[in-house]
Amino acid sequence: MKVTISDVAKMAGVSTATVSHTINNTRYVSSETKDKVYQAISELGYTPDASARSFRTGKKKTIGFIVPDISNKFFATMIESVETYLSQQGYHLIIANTKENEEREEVNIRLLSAGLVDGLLIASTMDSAEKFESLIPAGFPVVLVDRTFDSKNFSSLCVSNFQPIYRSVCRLAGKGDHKIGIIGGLPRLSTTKERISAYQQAVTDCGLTVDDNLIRYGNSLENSAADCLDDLLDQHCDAIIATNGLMASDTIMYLHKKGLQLAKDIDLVCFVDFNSSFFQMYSNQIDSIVQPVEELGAAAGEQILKRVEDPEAPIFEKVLTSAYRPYNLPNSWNHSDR
Amino acid sequence: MKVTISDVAKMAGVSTATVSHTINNTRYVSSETKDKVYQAISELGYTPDASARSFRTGKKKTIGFIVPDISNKFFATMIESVETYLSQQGYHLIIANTKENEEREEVNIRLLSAGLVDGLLIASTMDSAEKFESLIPAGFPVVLVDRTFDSKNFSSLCVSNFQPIYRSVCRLAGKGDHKIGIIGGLPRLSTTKERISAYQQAVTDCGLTVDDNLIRYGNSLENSAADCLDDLLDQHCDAIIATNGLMASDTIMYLHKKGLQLAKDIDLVCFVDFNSSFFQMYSNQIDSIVQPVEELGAAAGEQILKRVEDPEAPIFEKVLTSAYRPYNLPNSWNHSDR
DNA sequence: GTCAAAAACGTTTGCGTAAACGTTTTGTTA
DNA sequence: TAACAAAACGTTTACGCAAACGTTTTTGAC
Repeated sequence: MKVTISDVAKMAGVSTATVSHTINNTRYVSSETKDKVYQAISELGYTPDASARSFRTGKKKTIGFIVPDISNKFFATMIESVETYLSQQGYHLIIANTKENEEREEVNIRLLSAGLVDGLLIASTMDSAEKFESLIPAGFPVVLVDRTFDSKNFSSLCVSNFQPIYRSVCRLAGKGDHKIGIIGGLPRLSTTKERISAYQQAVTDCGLTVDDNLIRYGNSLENSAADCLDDLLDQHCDAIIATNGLMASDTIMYLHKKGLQLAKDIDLVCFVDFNSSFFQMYSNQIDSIVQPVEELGAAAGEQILKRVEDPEAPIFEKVLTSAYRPYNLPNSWNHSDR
Repeated sequence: MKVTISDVAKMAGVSTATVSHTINNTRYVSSETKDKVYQAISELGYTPDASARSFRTGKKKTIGFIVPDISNKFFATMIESVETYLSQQGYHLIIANTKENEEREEVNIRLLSAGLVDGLLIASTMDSAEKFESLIPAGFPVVLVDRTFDSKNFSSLCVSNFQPIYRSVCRLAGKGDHKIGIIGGLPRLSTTKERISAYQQAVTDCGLTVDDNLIRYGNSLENSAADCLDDLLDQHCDAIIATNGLMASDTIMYLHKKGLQLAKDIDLVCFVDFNSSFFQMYSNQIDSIVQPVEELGAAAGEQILKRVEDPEAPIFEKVLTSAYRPYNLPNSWNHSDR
């Protein structure tokens, strides 16, 4: 039989209220009584029932994280840092994996917001902000991470996509590259849009011409990195920018296969996975853009808990800065520059 | 205000029981009544309260997964396949990351088993089976994944560690390698023990001598792959076996840096991450061992749900087989041989 | 010794749901 | 048209806990 709070109360010779208050430190209990209660608790092996507790209080001590792709190192690392932060604060983390599928995201938002979690962290794969917003119950704590929407109706934590791309284009142009290709992610995502527009603006500003044939969108589903690269190499690119870790590693592999030497036959700029030995291996042949995933995760955890505690808190937006690490430069550049 | 089942009942002109039965298909309800109920539900925007429901039924429709390292691709992929299976069955997944820390594992087992989840999937980092067992409440559904204990008191799903290592040692010995080094993971883990003992037995069986100087244990915390490799190269190894994805990629990087050519200066056998383009790049220079992570995850999900439904079910154990892919062999080998 | 305030604890209720148990309605057969 | 089964729904309770509300006991100031 399950041990309940009243079993404990009976054994300790006190009321259930006293047991509850003892456990939760919600009102004064004399230390003798506390001792009796704890004694009874350990003797009976009592553990408060989490369901009953959250039923009563309305708090689940759980945050949901809706992620587009768990096996992507970027999100895996982020999950790790979110979980680290939340568990320190006594919260749990529920993961939902949408696989960049809008329906899956919809289903998961519905399920999780229906009393399963206190708040939701979402890296949305949705195209339409309106659709997205219609799914979120009024007043439900939500923080957008990595990806955001134009209509700023939710708190968000993102990474600056503009600056590193802009700078790398300028650097490539400065080195004499004229045909700079870029591989973006899913076109509907805010991250992709920002990256592409940074690219376009930089290309213009550097006196080159924007050529749509040099812009390709890759993803693991339909349009692989190899497909994009086939196109880009047809255009005789002298530089390529790969805007996420998956595309980047596939690009390196592909260029290897084609027998092209990095930094010699072709310049490469990569969004690089945090702490990945694969990319470390190429750090002296490619320009790396390292996103501050761990900071992002911790900040996201912090923000969602703030909103859970005060759902009426003002909308918070923060854009973290990526580290831009061109190869072949003095170390001071590589490390201090963010 | 929150919409409850009785609001729906009132609006539909039926009892709460009928609403409940309609939602849950737990007894016959005429289709006209059903229509009225669904009508009221959508009009009010009613969603059943998950806390109240799980409080009432005792079921949380949630499984916990205690993982030693989320950002390790092996576990990230496994989380993905577990989540895929569970979400198909209407279950959610809570992740706890122990970072190979026994105390963190203990805390998480306690928290999660106290009414937060219906069952627990655990890739334990614990040394002592007794300690581990003492943490699991009697009758609580648990399935061990990837790592197991000698005392077979829990269902488990593992990957055969013996066979691929044994075969690769034999292959290396057959090629004429005499000094075969191996880098294991944390010595306390069952996986490490199995891998090392497979290595030792194969070395003996192939007529070589077991030399403890050729056995090193690496991990991301204290003893890096580089440390292990420094030792092994001092011993003039002509082959190295890296027994997990992290060690393997670090090893490749390290050997590169040292200017050693794979398959020429030194033979390399790697436990390789599923679908990793990094390892694909080396598939013609290293012998690969690919663990069936996705199968493992799905099977783990299946088993834990079986136990949740019937906690008295007999203990189930399964060992999945890794794909062993020596390089330089006809394609038929590479794909069909598992 | 009186009295008020503070300290220390008890009684009771209600959260939203599922299901046990019970009732009414409908249809069918003799 | 009684008799009864089956169909279709309603009433009520209990789950375990936290907290609102209430009571008793202790303390110490006069």
